[in-house]
Amino acid sequence: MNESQEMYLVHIARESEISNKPIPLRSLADHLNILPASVNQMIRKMEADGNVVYQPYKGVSLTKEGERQALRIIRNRRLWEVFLTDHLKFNYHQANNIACEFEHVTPDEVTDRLAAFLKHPQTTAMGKSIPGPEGEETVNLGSPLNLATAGEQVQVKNIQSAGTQRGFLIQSGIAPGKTIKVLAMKADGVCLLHPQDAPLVQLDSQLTHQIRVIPIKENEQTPQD
Amino acid sequence: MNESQEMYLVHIARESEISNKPIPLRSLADHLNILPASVNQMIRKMEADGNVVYQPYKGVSLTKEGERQALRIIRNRRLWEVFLTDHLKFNYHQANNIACEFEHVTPDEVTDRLAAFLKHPQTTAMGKSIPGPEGEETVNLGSPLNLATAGEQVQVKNIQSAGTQRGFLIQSGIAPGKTIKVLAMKADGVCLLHPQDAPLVQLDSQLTHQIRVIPIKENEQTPQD
DNA sequence: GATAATCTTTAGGTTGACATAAAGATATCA
DNA sequence: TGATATCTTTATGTCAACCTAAAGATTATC
Repeated sequence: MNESQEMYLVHIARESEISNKPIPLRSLADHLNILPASVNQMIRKMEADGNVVYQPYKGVSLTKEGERQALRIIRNRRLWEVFLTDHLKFNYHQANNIACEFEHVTPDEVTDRLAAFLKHPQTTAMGKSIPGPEGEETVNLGSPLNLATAGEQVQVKNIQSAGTQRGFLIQSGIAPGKTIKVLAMKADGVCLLHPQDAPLVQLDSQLTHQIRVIPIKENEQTPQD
Repeated sequence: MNESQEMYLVHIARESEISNKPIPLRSLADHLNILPASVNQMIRKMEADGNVVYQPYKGVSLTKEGERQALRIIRNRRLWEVFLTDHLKFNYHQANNIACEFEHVTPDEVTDRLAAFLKHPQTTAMGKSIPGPEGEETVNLGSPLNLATAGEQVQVKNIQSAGTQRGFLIQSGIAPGKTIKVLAMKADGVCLLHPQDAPLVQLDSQLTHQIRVIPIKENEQTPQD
């Protein structure tokens, strides 16, 4: 496995975190700044290696082994992000870019010791989950808010934005732990929300996608912790 | 500049630290596990880029610019070595191997912040000098013991070996700060020494090359610090 | 100072990741 | 359903770093 293929794997894994459907090659091409024709070739190789399955004209998804590999790399990337933000004082965006490079040259042994040095964090500064050494999810991050349906009540688990966006959301009563009622949800993700202790708010789909929630039952009380 | 060329530069710089003469292409080929024919090609490119000068059949040396680049990379490598040994508890040899990979993907900004995080160390665990941000030497490491002449008295500045070798030398009275009289020195580096407070000792050239010393005047007292 | 042994260079070949352009498949919409 | 727009694939080309093999220099030895 080489650096290129690792980037393909990670992108597929990250997209799969959200959509759960096969990822179209176009998505890979756009993200990696490569032409679809080149992606096609590479995907054939990766399929031959047993890391992905490809349904022509549909998209790619990870095999068990491919997912294992991807989680290993994502774990490494996110641990570096924690180091870079917490100890070297980079902002989240910079940390992410730098970690993208490191992940391809970091042996597993370094990843594990880095995890220990960082006291085994479970999420990055942006609230992204850090898988364990065997790829297991260590926290339940919930699902993107855009998948919720009108009438549903949800609890915010994570806000995967930084800076101004994050600040705005938290001021608007959309913060980790808070309960929100979904009043309306359009198919594209634009929605109308009623936060627990704050006025109604409309969100664009861009924001909606970055909020992770778990559904709660209507008659359940919000835990006071 | 890419990863390959960086490896070439670093090797030339490290060899130049010792010999000061143009480095034969064979030395690069051996060290990088590449055939001389390939090294030749690459050196032509690097010469075109202005990083080295090559005298055919003689060897390569660094230009001012090439040296600046090389020191930048070496600084980065050695800072990572410090992080890996001091914080992630790798031994020196492992740290060196890992740092070799990191050095090619670390932006200068990361290097500088890493230096700050590590409290601006001046040498690695093996006593190798860490250049400053502009490539300047921050400590006087002295010169290899094999360059000393019989009759000379020298002070040990650094021992660039690890583990058993280092332990043996220190037990034998050859430790940083100690004064040693050079009783005999063969052209190949094999020598006979009289450490300050210990019995005579013979050293093979391999060891002699890894001991860095500065000459002291006969009538000067060893400083007591 | 000639000849052998060794090192260096040149010329052409391989591989991996990408690009371009044209051919093939699918989706959209009247 | 048919025409068109869009996406996907195939075939071929480029580039960088390396290799192999053979030709060309240099150094060592007698």
